Amino acid sequence: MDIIITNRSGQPIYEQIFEQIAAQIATGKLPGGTALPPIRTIAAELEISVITIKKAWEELDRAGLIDTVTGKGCFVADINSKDLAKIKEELAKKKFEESIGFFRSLSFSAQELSEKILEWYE
Amino acid sequence: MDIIITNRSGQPIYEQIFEQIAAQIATGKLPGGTALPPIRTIAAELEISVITIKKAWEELDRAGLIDTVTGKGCFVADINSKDLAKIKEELAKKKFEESIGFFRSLSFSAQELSEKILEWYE
Amino acid sequence: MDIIITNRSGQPIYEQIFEQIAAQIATGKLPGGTALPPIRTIAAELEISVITIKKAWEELDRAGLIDTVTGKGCFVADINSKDLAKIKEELAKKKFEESIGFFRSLSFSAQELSEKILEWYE
Amino acid sequence: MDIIITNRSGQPIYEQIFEQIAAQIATGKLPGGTALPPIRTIAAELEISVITIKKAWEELDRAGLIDTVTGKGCFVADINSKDLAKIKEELAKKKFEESIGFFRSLSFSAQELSEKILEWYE
DNA sequence: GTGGTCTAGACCACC
DNA sequence: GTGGTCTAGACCACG
Repeated sequence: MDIIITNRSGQPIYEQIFEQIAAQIATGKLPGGTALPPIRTIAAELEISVITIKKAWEELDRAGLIDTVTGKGCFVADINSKDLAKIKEELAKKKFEESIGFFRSLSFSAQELSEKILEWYE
Repeated sequence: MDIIITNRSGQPIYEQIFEQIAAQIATGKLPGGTALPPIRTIAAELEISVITIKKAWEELDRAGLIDTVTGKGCFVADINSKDLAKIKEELAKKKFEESIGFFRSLSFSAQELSEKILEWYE
Repeated sequence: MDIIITNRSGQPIYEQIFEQIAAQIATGKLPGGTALPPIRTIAAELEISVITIKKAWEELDRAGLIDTVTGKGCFVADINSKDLAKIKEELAKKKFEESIGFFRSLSFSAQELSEKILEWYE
Repeated sequence: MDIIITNRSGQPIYEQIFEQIAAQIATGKLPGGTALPPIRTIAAELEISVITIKKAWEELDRAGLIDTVTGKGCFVADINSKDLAKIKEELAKKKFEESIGFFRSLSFSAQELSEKILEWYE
């Protein structure tokens, strides 16, 4: 399942899981239709509570990235590659918007910020 | 004092205050030496707890942006304009790094991300 | 058999099947006496568990819409067209009553709700 | 707080709570800015788990009906009366759409359904 | 076997 | 004091 949890970041565990699975789906690493392991299995593997996984799964479901079927399990949603690209962009945009206000109040121009990020990201 | 607090974002109030004051100092809007109003005054104006302001002030102090003089109040630190530019960049970089992991896991290239941000920021 | 199952709705599979077959009977699409295919056949076609079909069949039986003949299979009940109309109405009414409490607590008047539904349904 | 919980309906408790509070906000019974009692207090009063209330509150927050401020409490969102009417309609529409598929498969015409509902609702 | 809901109780960050 | 997160464990409905 390729999930790595860190306790240092201060970021809630369920959010870390959401982001990692969302990224794997959005980049096509987890193709549509894939059955995810039972939440209890994952919880045991990661040594965390079932509820924490569940919360992450709920967000994935709400985002339309997985389908939850009671009694059967959870499956990666079938999304065509065009929509997948859109979702990837949406996820990134949403994340970026968490910081956008601060950048604006620091009076960054779009050009300036874009260049700085090119530099920082590498 | 030009501080706007919102309850919608989920961001802690002290952090909202920190970011706004930090930005005003980093962009030169609040020049070095400026005396900040007493925390009680601000607390009353914004209708929030004194503790909250204090926490924001502590962070500003720790970041070297203000100097706290016991018994006299708090003053914007004297920083030459070159260092000010550096501080502005540091603040932005630190903020950006909160999201960097997610962008990487979404497999954005530096170029791609930079372009998208140019678009989103406008 | 004209059954379409979706994993998106969150509605139990057996309920989806019940509603679709019930509707086909109530509207006359499946006339009285029609033999329903063996549950194993349907289960295979829809790629779901036999138990699930069985549960749907039980509910149809309980609603008086089909007759189960041990060893022979299941048959659409013989209902005259007047009773059929009544059943159709009963099914709809029962479904509507699941939401009625919420509409009332939202203070909808009968007239208002009726008009809105005319609009939403189209 | 005017919340009534029933264990008969099969509807999850958190959903019952959500609908009741949402209705009170949408109809103006709980005006914007109202501070809701602490979730632990409500939980104690209703003799249910804090988490159950929390889940309801999360949905209210997501629906934009309340603002949650960590450390301060939860407040009814400030919504002008025009938007309030829109929200009321949206909530009802969403609820109605849970049944719409079944009505369609029963071949109800819009006119017919609308009339029946007028009758059933009274 | 699966997920869905609920409980009781803990610890933390924020105000 | 508030809400936010997480735990461990129970019971139920669905397949």
